Amino acid sequence: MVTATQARLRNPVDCEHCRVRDQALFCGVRPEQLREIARYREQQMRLRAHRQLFQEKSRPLHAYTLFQGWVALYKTLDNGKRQILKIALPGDFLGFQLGNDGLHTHGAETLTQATLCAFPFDKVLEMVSKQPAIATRLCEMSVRDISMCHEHLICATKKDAREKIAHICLETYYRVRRQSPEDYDPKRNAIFFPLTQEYLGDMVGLTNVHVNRMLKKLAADRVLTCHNRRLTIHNEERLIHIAQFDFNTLAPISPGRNIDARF
Amino acid sequence: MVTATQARLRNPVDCEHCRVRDQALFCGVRPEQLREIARYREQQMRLRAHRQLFQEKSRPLHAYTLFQGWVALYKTLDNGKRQILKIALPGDFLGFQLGNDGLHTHGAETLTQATLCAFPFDKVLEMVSKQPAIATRLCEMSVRDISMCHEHLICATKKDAREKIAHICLETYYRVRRQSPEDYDPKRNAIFFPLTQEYLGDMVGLTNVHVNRMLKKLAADRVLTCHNRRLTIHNEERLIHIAQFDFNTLAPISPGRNIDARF
DNA sequence: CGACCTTTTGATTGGCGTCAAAATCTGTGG
DNA sequence: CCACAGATTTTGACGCCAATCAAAAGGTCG
Repeated sequence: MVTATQARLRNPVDCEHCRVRDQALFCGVRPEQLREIARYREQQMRLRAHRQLFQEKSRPLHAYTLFQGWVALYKTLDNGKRQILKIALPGDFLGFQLGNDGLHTHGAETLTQATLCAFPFDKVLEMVSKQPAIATRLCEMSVRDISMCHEHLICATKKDAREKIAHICLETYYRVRRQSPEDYDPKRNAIFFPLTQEYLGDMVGLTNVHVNRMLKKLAADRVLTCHNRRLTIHNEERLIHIAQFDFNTLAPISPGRNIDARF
Repeated sequence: MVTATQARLRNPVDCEHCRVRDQALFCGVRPEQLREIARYREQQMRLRAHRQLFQEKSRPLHAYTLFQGWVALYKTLDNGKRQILKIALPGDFLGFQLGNDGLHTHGAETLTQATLCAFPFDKVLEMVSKQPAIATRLCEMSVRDISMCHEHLICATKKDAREKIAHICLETYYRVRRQSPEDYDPKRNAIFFPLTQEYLGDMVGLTNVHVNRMLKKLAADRVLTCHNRRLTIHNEERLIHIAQFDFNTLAPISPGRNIDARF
């Protein structure tokens, strides 16, 4: 179990040069403010796959901007079942959400090797209260998270197994295209996809067994295939239809840029 | 169908005298700023029960602070099914969440008579960008909403029907105690409860028929009764256990006040 | 190569949805 | 105050989707 503080330190890099800044917390912040933010930043860190970034109910030492890699946010129940709350991709801001006890409401584990920028928690609060642009941006990102969570709630309660699988595959596909271009292969309509069937099940409330059956069915129908940590979309229109996908509530969009709502 | 603009106007009241300010957007904002906020406020309005405050996919003219009454936020699917995203109670801020198309992602309808304060949407944006305290507060409220939504997601996917009903009844009970004291009867451990079994089903993904069966079972077990727009908790400890309730992710807490996490 | 994780397939079970109908509650107007 | 329509609650019978249990096959990594 490797925690944030045990992760090896790296040379800090300027946030303004971060390639994910368009979707990140500090996008839209002016250069002179960025310099000030840089002073808040403590360290850039790198974690291997399948490590804990922070534990459920642990005291929040840092909040993080994810630069590269996949991170799963999850919560475990008393009965041992686990719910994936969000798959964090490059540009996402992690660990800011606390419960009434001041501890993390959920845990975070890396699904791949990941690079993050850590901010001491109290400095994040300071940053937010002193820099309106950051508060506004964080607000925007939170509102987007709510939309995505609402969509997951609908997915979980109002759709059958096949539609659920279709939905999360398609959503993840679009999010990766926007937030992690290096994981996207435009020629094949494919993305790198490190989620096991067990994880997929924990995202939408199905057993790994039933996830497998649905993936088989979608493959048999020539809609998508999911093999070897690779998700390939064969019939996007059909998939959109099956998933009843709503493009208006997709992942965060960088403000000021007018982007096709689908990407 | 009565919309915001058709609602009859009332004499504005000062937000700083609003009795729900402890949980509301403007709590923690200093008096001189409140005066400025008051200038942004357009109107106080009152709606009867079962009216649309705003429609799904409509253009957002206002955002609202709910002063009094219950409002359901919902989203309808292509197949006609409906998901309740949140039951808004006094102090909640509504209508701020937009999709990529700039339109409301969900609809809002009153469950009871309701009193609201309407802010022109563009002025809300102005307010947020100019007043760091408000941006921070909105951020805080959004993060709380995410927590609650996460909890609903867990409830929907990882709990059986009885646990689901137990969960939403208990959560609503606590939220009403904090946000709408006049709907709370401490002597009987009871609250005013305008939700029909159909609404309960739409909140957690059950049919009204099955909701009814579970309510019957919980009543037979002497845990709670739900009759005549009144929810009574008979065995709180047992209910907490059944629902596997997590007090850390409960409704917004007013900052600066140190409150028992349970209320 | 061997241990472990992940995927795959089949048989069986059960919880919740669906359909239907009766009972009860609520509000409205005569 | 009563009559009536519509909404909501209640109960029963039946069917199906997904969970559960079990086991084999394939992949991955030390």
